[in-house]
Amino acid sequence: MSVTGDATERLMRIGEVARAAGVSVRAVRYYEQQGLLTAERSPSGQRLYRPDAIAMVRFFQQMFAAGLTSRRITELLPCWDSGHTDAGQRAMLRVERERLQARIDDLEAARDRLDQVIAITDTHP
Amino acid sequence: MSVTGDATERLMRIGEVARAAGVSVRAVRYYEQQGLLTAERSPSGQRLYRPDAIAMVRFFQQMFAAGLTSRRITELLPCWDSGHTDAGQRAMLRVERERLQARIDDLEAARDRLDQVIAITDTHP
DNA sequence: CTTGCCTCTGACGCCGACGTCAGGTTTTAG
DNA sequence: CTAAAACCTGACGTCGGCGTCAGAGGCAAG
Repeated sequence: MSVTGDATERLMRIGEVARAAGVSVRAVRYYEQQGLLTAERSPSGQRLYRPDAIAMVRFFQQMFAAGLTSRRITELLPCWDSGHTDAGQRAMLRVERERLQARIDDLEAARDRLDQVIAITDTHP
Repeated sequence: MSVTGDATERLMRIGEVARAAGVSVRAVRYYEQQGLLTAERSPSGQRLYRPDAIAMVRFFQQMFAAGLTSRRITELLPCWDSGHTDAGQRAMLRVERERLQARIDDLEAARDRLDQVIAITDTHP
C-alpha cells in the first residue's frame, strides 16, 4: 500500500474480469476492439484491467440488452466516464431513452397479446 | 355473395397484404418459407391470401419484436389458429411469456440506468 | 400490341455480438 | 523443470430477418 496511490496489485487479467462480469473472454476482447474498453498491457502484452472494468462490462451488457449497438455506446461513453458533456451528447442520451421506452411499450403490447392467446387456449382446452 | 361462403373475390395478392400490414413483399414470402403463412395459388402461380393474412403478419411482427424466432412461432401457431391445444403447447406459451417478461424487466432496468446517467449529466453540465 | 407495374423463383449480401479454431507465448502450480 | 492453464493475435463461422439483384413470366389499360 503506497501513499502514491499505486494500485498495481489490484489489476486483473482478462479471465478474472470476464468471470466477474459473467461474460466470455472473447466478449471482453471484442469490447476493446470496438473501443468500449481500454486496458493497460503487461510487459508481455497481457491486458490488465482496473476493478471498475467489471462494472463497465456489466453496463455494456445492459445497453446491449437495451438494443444499443457498440457504436452507439461509444458515442455515449463520454457522458458516462467524464464529468462534462455537451448538449449534443445529452440529446443523444434522451433519444436513446425514448427509443428504449418505445421498445418496452412494444414488448408489453406483445406480452399482452400473448396473454390473450393464453387466456383463449386456457378457456378452450 | 354466395351462400356457400365462397370468398374468392376477397383474395388479395402479396403486394396488398404487405402494404396493409406495413411490411415488405419479401418479408411476406419469407414467412411462407418459414412455414408461418400459407397461401393459395392462382393458376399462374401467384399467391392469394385471405383477409386474415394481414392480421397474421401483424402478429408475426409483434412476436418478432418480442424476440421470438420464426421457428418458435411455428411451434406456437397451433395455439393460435386452432381451438384445441395440448398441455405442452400451453406450457410453451407460458415459457415464452415468462421469457418476454424477463426481457421487459431487463429493458426497464436498462432504462432506469440510462435515466441515472441522464440525471448525472444534467446536474454536471 | 405495347407499356408499365406486379409477381415469380433462386441465390447472394448484410449486420452485430460474439463462438471457435489455429498456432504460438506466458504465467502458475506442483 | 514441467505440465497445465491462461493469455495472445488473426481470421473465419453463425444466426435471423430480411434487402437486393437477376432473369423471367403475368395482367389490366390505352
